[in-house]
Amino acid sequence: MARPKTERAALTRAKLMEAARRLFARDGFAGTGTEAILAAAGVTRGALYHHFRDKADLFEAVCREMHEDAVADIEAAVADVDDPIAALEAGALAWIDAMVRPDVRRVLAIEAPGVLGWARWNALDRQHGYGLLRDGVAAAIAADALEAGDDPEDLAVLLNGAMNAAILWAGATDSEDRIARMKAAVLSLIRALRLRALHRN
Amino acid sequence: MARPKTERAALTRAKLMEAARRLFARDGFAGTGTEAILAAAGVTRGALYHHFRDKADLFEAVCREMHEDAVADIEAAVADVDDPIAALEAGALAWIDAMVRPDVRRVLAIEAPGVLGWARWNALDRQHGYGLLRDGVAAAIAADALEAGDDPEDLAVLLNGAMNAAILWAGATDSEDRIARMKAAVLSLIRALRLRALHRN
DNA sequence: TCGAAATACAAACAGACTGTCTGTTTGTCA
DNA sequence: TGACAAACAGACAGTCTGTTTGTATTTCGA
Repeated sequence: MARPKTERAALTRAKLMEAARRLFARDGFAGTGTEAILAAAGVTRGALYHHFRDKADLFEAVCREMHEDAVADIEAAVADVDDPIAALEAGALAWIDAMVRPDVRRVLAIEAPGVLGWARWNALDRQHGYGLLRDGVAAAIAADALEAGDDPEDLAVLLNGAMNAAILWAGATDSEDRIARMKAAVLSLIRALRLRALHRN
Repeated sequence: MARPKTERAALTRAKLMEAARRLFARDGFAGTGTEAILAAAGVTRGALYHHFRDKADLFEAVCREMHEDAVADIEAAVADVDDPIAALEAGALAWIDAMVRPDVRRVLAIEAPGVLGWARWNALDRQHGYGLLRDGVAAAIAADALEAGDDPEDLAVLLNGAMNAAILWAGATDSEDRIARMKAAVLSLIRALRLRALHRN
């Protein structure tokens, strides 16, 4: 086998990630045995524990991948939007589209906090979706377009939570209508916060 | 032992619940073995599986108990408040106080969705905290004091999510200051929604 | 270029944990 | 008072995770 070692290792790792992503999304963390992942990936236990510290570490890698996918979508959506409020709205809609997908919703929104614990889950979120949201909120506040409390983080936390609930609720049924309604509600929430700032002047 | 049978059974059940509540809150669902619960409760495996279908069923019973405690606190806080907005605000603050407690936060906000699955978790929430919030929002909308979309449920979902994020964030450190700031942020969010409604007239 | 060390896996194994199953005690009620 | 059912006790089996030992391949320094 003249294949470079790193390339083969990367392939094995990718196969494990792909199988894990699919199975965790379908059966959850506790409901997915490592043997099922190994069978789906076509490797053995040795490979799994060579690339990942434990099952939770593999789960975290899947979470990170999902986060990165979502971030890419969101950044694409706000790339050429200048107005900070418009960017916030476009980003929120892109975030909802990315997170409402059944696999992402299940893994990131439902399972991840319990599996990783809040601290690890939050650290991951801050590096991805929440980080974008907080920056977007801070930019809007800096442009005097959004109501500011003592700290933009306080508002970002609330908006993040509201959107998280929105995708959980919207994704409970596969009704496109409910997704649209929750998107409208989120936009309405952002606009309410914006009007407050305008009102103050 | 001349004790009535039902009384003894209720005592056994209560001991299991108390032990489970404490251990689940400290070590999480996966981190708590049934043997640890049995040892702490001073009963054996037979008792556990007589009163509960499985470990998750015991966990759900603990969740229900915590929910009921929170509902009692919230109802006490809004009992003699007439104005719907004031009731919403008082209820929100009481909800935060009840949920930010480390054990409740860990079990209900972090672990429960993953352990019970979203459907069971949501069904439980609807019978307790979320149900109160939705009714409060509906009352405020009916009194023309709050911005209404198509359905009060849409707004209630977002507020519920925002408050959930607030207690997760506020409870991450045991800083009283951060709790106070998140309470203020939640009140500010409610007021923003109220102002929007006033503005419309 | 050759051997040694490291990488990347394979496969067996041990410990832990959950749920079941059988057996026993103890009230209850006809 | 004796049958019956509830309320447990304790052993047991199956499953699952992580470790450990072993092996092939590759890379790299001498």
